[in-house]
Amino acid sequence: MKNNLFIYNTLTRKKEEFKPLNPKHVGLYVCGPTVYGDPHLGHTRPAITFDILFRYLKHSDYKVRYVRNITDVGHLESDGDTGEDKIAKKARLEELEPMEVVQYYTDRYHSYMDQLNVQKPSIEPRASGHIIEQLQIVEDILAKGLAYESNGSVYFDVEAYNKDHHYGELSGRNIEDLLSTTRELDGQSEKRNSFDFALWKKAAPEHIMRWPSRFSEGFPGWHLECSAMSARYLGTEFDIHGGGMDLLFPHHECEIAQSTVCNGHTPAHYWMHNNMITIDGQKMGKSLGNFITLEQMFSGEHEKLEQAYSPMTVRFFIMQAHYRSTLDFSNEALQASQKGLDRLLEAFGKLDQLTASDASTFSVQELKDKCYAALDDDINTPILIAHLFDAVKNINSMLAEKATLTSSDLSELKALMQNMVVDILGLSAAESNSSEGNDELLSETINLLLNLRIDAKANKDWGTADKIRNELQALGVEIKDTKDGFDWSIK
RNA sequence: GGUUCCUUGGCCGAGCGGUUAGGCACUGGUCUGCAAAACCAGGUACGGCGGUUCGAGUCCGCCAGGAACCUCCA
Repeated sequence: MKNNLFIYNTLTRKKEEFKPLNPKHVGLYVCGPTVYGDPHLGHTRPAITFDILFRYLKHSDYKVRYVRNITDVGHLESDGDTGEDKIAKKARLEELEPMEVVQYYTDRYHSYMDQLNVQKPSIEPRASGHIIEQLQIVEDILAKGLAYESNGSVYFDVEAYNKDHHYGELSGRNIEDLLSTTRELDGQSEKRNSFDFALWKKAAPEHIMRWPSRFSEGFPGWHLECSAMSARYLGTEFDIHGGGMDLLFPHHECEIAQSTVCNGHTPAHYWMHNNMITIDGQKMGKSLGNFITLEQMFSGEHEKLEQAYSPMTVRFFIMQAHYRSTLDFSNEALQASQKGLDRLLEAFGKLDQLTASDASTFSVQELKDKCYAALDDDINTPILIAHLFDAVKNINSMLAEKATLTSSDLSELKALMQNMVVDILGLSAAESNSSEGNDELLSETINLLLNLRIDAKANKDWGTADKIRNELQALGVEIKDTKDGFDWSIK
């Protein structure tokens, strides 16, 4: 299947037609989490955004290699490059081996991603497993004269790089701005310029995570891992690089500078950045401490949460906004998403009950074209969802015998809904309503009661009929009367 | 301070110069024993002030308010 995908490229600030380097293959690299804390709502944004891209590319018959890293080394605590490694700090506090912390939070991250129905990337490399590759890049940049050694650490020489290249091309900055706006921080005496960034850092005595190198016992600079791992698994030139907008500068800018020195060109053709999730109008983030973890979202145990929200509700909530817009958290918005999702999945589940007619009263082809057009337009999931609600309306109209489809149109509709709802958006009915665990006995019991209610209704015994309905509802069984009987589900 | 971006109906959220976005909530109707669900119908929004244009949430300028990045952050 051919698509006509356009994606917004941060590099050019325009929507561009997506043309992969190799006609049938796509290389996709996305910055993954730093595993020193529990995943929160903010982490779902890139995970879900690029999950949909991944799914859509595969749906379009590309062979996709999706690489999403785990950062388990090298992130420094505040105060520029003088702080201590985040993971090492956490480890000391909890008296754990650093890798124990990494393992724990990596497992947690995976578990929550599974619940959100985020597909696993093709490769999930760890920074700590690629120290050699990172050191090779350090050597390469040093050899090309664009880095310097200082007191056992190695720094990238931004000023020298900027003579032949534009440091800031991705984030729209220039070196003069950076000079005038960078603050004076302590411990920067090792650097020639405040905007230089570390390629290798000598480890302080208390620093636990360290590796030997010819410069010092130390650890790689943060920006290096993505350059090293993307090159290793996708090549020095690949299609798409994604991540959160907050990584645009300096992280991705530095990545570009490093890779450009080593390979002579930018690593990725398309740079995609998802926007932030906000809470009370402010970015939800670790440093601000205003985040809600996924554990809290799913359990409802947080002061800002009026109730628990299922993973599918969270997923749907994320998709109802375009990935490049901020999305504000609120209970009202989540509750609206939950209801909308229920309605969508309810209709989806009823597709099998539809029967064909001689004629079609609405155009499935048109619906299909609109759905693909929405996806092709920079993965516009809110528009896609709007079209899916048109489908919901049509499905319900058919159930009410107010609309019809020919048998070929009907199978088209079923295929389309399967493709869009399940394959691409990754929504699953099983996750949404907890109808699991309603075993045979329970089902038969409820059926028995509802059949008794039918009898009561036939006898115009409204008291008994309403009692059965109300008490079942109080127990969480949702009852819908239909033309030829009843329909129920467990809430 | 520098750079970039945002401000849409009760709420959330699309929109990229000219036709109803959509969801949730609300109101009326149909259906129902009554409900629920579903269907039909309804409200006509675009921060303020100018400008460009036959025509502007949509382009330009100014003003007001808010945010992100400039330090780790998805």
